[in-house]
Amino acid sequence: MPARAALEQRLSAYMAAHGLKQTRQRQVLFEIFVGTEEHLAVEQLLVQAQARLPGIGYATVYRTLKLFAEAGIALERRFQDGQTRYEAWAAGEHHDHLICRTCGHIFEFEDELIESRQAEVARSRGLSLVSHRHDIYGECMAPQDCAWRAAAQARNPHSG
Amino acid sequence: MPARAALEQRLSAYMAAHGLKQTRQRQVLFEIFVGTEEHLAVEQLLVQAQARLPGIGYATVYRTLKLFAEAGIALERRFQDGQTRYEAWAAGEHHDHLICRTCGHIFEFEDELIESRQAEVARSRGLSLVSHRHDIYGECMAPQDCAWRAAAQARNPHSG
DNA sequence: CTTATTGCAAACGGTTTGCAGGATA
DNA sequence: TATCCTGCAAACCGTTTGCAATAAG
Repeated sequence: MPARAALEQRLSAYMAAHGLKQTRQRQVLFEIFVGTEEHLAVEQLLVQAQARLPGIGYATVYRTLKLFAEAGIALERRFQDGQTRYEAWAAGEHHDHLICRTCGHIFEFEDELIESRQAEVARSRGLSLVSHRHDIYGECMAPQDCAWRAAAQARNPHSG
Repeated sequence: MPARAALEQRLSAYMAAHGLKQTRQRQVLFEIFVGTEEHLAVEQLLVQAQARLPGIGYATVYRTLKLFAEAGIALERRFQDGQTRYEAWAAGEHHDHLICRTCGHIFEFEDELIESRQAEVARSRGLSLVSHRHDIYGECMAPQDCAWRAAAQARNPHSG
C-alpha cells in the first residue's frame, strides 16, 4: 500500500501539468481508491462513490480511473472474470497476483527467482523483456479456517 | 504441435459420447485448427473458414471452438488485445507464452524452475495451485533480422 | 423422422464516446 | 468567461443466444 501523500502529490503534479481541474468526483474517487487494500473493480468503485456522491455514473468512474492510470498512480489489472480492477501503484513497485478460487481473495506476491528466469526466457528467444503478467490461481487448503472467506461472507452473506 | 491423429481421435470420442453430429463446418474448422502453428483468433479462423465454406458465420466458429475446448483438443488463450485465441492442445502438455511487441509473434516456453516456484508461492499462502497464466511481453533485440517480422509482413504488407 | 446444427440478427456485458448542460479556475 | 468535466444515452466490440430453417443419423 503506497503512501497516500506520494500518490496525492503525483496526481496533483500530473493534473497541473495537463491543465486539468479538481472536482468533487475526482476527490471522492481518489479517497476511495487510496483508502482500500483491495483490487477494486469499476462497479465496486461506483457503488462506493454513489454512497458519497449520489448521481455519479459509470462514465465518470471509467474516465477518472483511466486518468489515475495515466497519472501513474493506478495500475489496471484484468484477471479472468472479465472485469478491470485498479490498485494503487507506488512508483517502482512490482508484484504479481495469486487469486483464490475458494474465497476470491487476491494475494500479491513477488519472487526474484521467477523475475530473473523471465528475463532469461525472453533473452533466449532474442527479445528484451518489456513487461509480464503472471496470475496464479489456487484453492484454500483449509477453507474452514480461511479469514478472507469469513470476511467476504460478512460483507456479502449471499455468495458462497 | 500435437499429433493430428490424437486430436482427431479425442474429438471423435467426445462427439460420439455426447451424441453430436459430424458436419462440414466442423470438419473445415478442424482442418484449419490443426493445420496451423499459430495461435488463431476467432476472426482469423472465420476468414480461413469462409474461403473454404462461404456463408459460415461467427456463431458457428465460436460454438465450434468452444466444442473443441470442451472436447479437450483446444486451449483458449486471452492475451492483452481483447481477442480470444485458440491453440491445439496435446493432453498433459503445458506451456506459457512470450509475445513479441515488435513483430507480434507468440513464442511458447516452459520453465520448470518457474513452475515449481509458483507452487511454492501458493503453498506459502495456504493455497494449493490450480492453474496459472504467465505471459511475458518483449521486443525484438534485432528487429531487422527477425524472421517472424518478415513472415508477418509478407502475409500482411500494410501493418508495421 | 428425430435430434442436432446452422446462419441470422438481436441481445449481452463491459467499456468508450458524443453531446449539451454544469462546474471549475 | 474560457475551458474542462459531468451525466446521460447511444455506440462499440467481442461474444453469446433465440429462433426458424436445414442437415445429419
